[in-house]
Formats: sequence, structure tokens, C-alpha cells
Amino acid sequence: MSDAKNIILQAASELFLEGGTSALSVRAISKRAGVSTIGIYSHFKGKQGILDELYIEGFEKVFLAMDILDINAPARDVILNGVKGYLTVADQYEAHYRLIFGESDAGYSPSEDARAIAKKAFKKLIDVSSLILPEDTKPTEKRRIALEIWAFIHGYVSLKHHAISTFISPSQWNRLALSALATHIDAIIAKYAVHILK
Amino acid sequence: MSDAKNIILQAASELFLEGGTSALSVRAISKRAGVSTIGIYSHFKGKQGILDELYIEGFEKVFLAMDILDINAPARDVILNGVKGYLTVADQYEAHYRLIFGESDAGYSPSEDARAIAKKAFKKLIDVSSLILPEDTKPTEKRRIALEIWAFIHGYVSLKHHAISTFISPSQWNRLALSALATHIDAIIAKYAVHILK
DNA sequence: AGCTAATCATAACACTGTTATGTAAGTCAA
DNA sequence: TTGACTTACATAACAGTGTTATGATTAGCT
Repeated sequence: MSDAKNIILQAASELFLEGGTSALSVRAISKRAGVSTIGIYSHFKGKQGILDELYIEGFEKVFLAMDILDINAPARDVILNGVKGYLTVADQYEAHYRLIFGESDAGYSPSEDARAIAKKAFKKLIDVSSLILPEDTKPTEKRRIALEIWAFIHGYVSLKHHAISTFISPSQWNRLALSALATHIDAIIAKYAVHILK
Repeated sequence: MSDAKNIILQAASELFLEGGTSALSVRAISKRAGVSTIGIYSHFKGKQGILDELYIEGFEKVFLAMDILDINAPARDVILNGVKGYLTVADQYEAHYRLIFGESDAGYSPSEDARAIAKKAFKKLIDVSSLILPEDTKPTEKRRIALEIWAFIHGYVSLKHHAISTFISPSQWNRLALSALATHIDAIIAKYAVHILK
């Protein structure tokens, strides 16, 4: 990657972290990067290209957050730890998170490359959440369970961002999300245990 | 409400349903309504005012969707029916839903009046979801459970809107959401049953 | 060296929400 | 009816947005 490209991306990332999408205008980026506005078009595919990079950056953070250190811990704890990491990233990189879930720029839609990273992250989630399932569980079933967990936890993050939700503090939100998910995971485990016993 | 005000709002609502926020420019509204752009500012508080009206419109749809017809049915079914209505509204008025959850216009934030309607809808959700809880459950506990249900189901709707989620059809999404929620509700009921038995 | 392709700057285009200015219409009291 | 005052509307402009056409400059390669 060339110098100018790096400088532009750095400027964009800074502005994005500071003020979200509203602070991310082509002119603001070029001004901070010390280049002309045309630089965003010669090095990236316009603003879409910049947003794509930030989208990928966001999903990479999510991907790393799900990294599991203690592979020997009980499956239930491994998942909850992964989710804890997910929630931390969602807090720390809120602008990225909002971009990923279309909460910041209605006009933006991710490119093929960006979608590929997103799918990679989802596959990792499937791997992690499958730990509570029997090994011979069908792929579609594994995906279904991963989706349940993702929907649940993302629902909490998204509601936290909602304007109505001021009566609950951010840290309390994360605790609520984790305890609710624990309940749900236990329910899933119990269901499969019964299934095995039969 | 005056004539011009109604005409403007009608035009805005139509454009919104047709093309979402991106189709909702002040000039487009005024053009369709047959008035000058200044009309949006004399009858509403600019674009914010228009979005506020649509925000309220959206939450009223959600509110109505949770109306329960069969009050004598089992609590579990009453909730699932209410959620089914919620999902239908989310599909039918996708633009409104996205606006409500900040997925369409990053600049918009609802007024006090709009927030009030949102709180009213949430209170209704608390009432409905409390049906599976013992009558003497504390208000904060009731709220916590309502939040669990809302987060779960909204998480599914939000993921459905996500770009990565093309591998699942819309109707399938709703089925997945409902069955996952059923699992979760049963888990909650079981938990409270144990609590009572002790 | 000479040619080609990429990089950059200026300025402009078509859009956005908003507002200052001016005009016309309606309202109400003397 | 007349005069004063408020409201409704229109035109045009302002400051911002993403994008691009036109040139100029630079870099890489034959």
C-alpha cells in the first residue's frame, strides 16, 4: 500500500472514531490527510471505498474479539467469553459497529470483498457456538444456533444504541445481555441433552 | 390539522414507503405535495419534523400490532402472537422500522414527543410479556424480561436487514425468530416455575 | 529520451437542508 | 372600511455534500 493511501486511510479512521459518519466527509478526510479531494478517488473508489475499508476494519475487530484463549474451558464459558469480547468491541468501536449494521449511512452497501470478511466472521461464530452442540450436528442446524446467539446479542447492542434506552447504563446493558444469553444457552444445551438421552 | 399540512405529510409518507429515507428530500416532498420548499418549514420543523411524524407513525403501527385479541389464551401463545404481529409490521413498514432503529438517517434523533410514543409502546410490551411472570414480580424484573424478548426479536429483524443475510429468505427469518423466541420463553417460564416451587 | 499511465490540483456540477428577503393573504380591532 | 399584524407562500441564495471534467505534473517503463 502506497504512502498516500495509508495517510488517507489513517485520517479517515481518526475522523470516524472521533465523530462517526457525520464527521466523515470527503473534504474533511482530504483536508486532514493533506491531500486534494481527488486523492480519495484515485486511491479509493470514492467514499464507498473509504467506508468499505472501515467496514472491513470493524469486522476484523469483531473477528479478533472472538478469539478463544482457553480452549479447554467448558463450552458454555468459551462462548460467553467470546460474546464478552464481542460486546467490548461494540462499545470500543461503536462507529464501526453502527456502520456494519447500517446504522450510520443509509447510502452505503458493502462491496463483495467486504461481504467476504463478514462471512468469515460469521463462520467463526458458527465454530464457537457449535462447541455446545453434539459433533454430528448438521451444518444448517449449527448455523441456526449461531444465528440465535448473534441475533440475541446484537439485539441488545442495537437497543442500547436506541434513543429510548437512556434508563439503562452501558455496563448494565452488557450484564443484562450476558445473563440473558446464559439463560438461552443453557436452554439450548438442555434441549440437546434431552435429544441425546432419547 | 390544516389542509396543506396533511398534503405534505401524505406526500412524505408515500415517498418514504416507496424509497425510504434516500427518496425523502425536502424538495421531493414539496414537489409532490405541490407546495414550495418553505412549506415544510412553516408547517413542520423542517426535515426533522417530517421524520418525527414518520417515527411516531412507525411506533403506532408497532403498538397496534401488539394488540391482543384472545385474552384467554395461554400466556405463552399470547406473547408469540404479539411478536408475530411485530414481525409482520417490521416487514410491511420496513422503512419506518429502519427509521425507528436509526438504520436510515444518522442525523435524525427523535423529539420528546416521539420518544414518548416509543415509551408507550415499550410499556405495552412489558404488559404483554409480564403475562408469563408471577403477578408479584418486581417492575424492574418485568422490564428486564420485556427487554430480553425485545432484544431477541429485534436482533433477528436487524440481522435480516444486514447485507450478509441473503442466504435466508424473509419468511424463513420470521420462522427462525419465532421458534428461537419460543425456546427462550419456555426457559424463562421454567425458571420461574422452579422459583415458585422452592 | 520519449511514451504512457498514474497522481494531483482547481473548479465546477448536481444535489442536500436551511434561511434571508420580499410578497400576498388572511385576521382582528378601531 | 381602514389600518396594523400575523401567517403563508415563493424566489433565491448560502453552506454543505459526493462526484467528475479539465489540465498539469510526476513516475515508470520501453
